[in-house]
Amino acid sequence: MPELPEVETVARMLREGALPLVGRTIRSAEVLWPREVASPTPRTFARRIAGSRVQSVGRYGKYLLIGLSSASDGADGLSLLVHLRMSGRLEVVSCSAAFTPHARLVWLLDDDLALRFEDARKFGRVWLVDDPAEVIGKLGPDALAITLEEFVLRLRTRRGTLKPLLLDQTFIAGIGNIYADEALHLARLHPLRTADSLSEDEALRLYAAIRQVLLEGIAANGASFDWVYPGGRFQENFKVYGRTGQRCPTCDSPIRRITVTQRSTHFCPACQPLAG
DNA sequence: GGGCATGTTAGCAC
DNA sequence: TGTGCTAACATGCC
Repeated sequence: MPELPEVETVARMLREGALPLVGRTIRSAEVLWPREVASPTPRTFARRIAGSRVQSVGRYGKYLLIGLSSASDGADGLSLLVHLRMSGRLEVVSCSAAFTPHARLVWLLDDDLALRFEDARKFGRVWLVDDPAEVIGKLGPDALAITLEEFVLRLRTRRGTLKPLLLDQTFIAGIGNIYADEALHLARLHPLRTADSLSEDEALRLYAAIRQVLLEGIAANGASFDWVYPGGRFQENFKVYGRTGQRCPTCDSPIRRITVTQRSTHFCPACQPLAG
């Protein structure tokens, strides 16, 4: 579940779902598709994680952060990071649950449970590190943690086009193609506007719109609209994303689709004028 | 079969 | 340095 609200939904499931991960002991790990283990080597990955206990499940941007402690000496510090990329799924299941064709990593837990990472497109990545900063250290502030003041300050250091800027995880972490389009529509800003062209009011609108669409996404358990994910309902609230040619809910104009830095981009030409 | 897909990165040019 | 373009990664759906 690729963007911030979908990743947050996974984190909550792993913390508070029917089969919580927190508190479980990881007995062993099996790597079925080695390329998805970014570091260390798959063999070292499996050896180091065996016997550890899950202390916490968190999220930063689109990354899941799973805090571990060593079962033998109680030492904290090891972190398992997971990025779902385009099609990754992470869930705790009974060991007897049938495997899907896309299982890439399996962690055997206590009580005959297993944590499974499934990923049709094989873009997902996992890391086992002493310090999460090794992986997420270059990211910008989390899109839901950043303050208005910080957002405006960062915006003032940039000149580029809004759409790719929102997708730049080193600028702000967590926004993807869907929520970028939805936030720009809510803020009434054309995706090709540039950061240095925004008035104070427009910057404030953008900040508020980002928060609103992300929080609404989380409240709906994220979005799910192709064969990959079940569960979320936010796709029912899309105003522009994937609605090319359909009516803008605000003004009834037809939604347009353009391509911006290789990503499909949806907007309402009436609500989001480029000039004026 | 071509086009498309919720993401990221490397290499390159200006 | 910032910005942006292209290709690549791998698979599946329509």
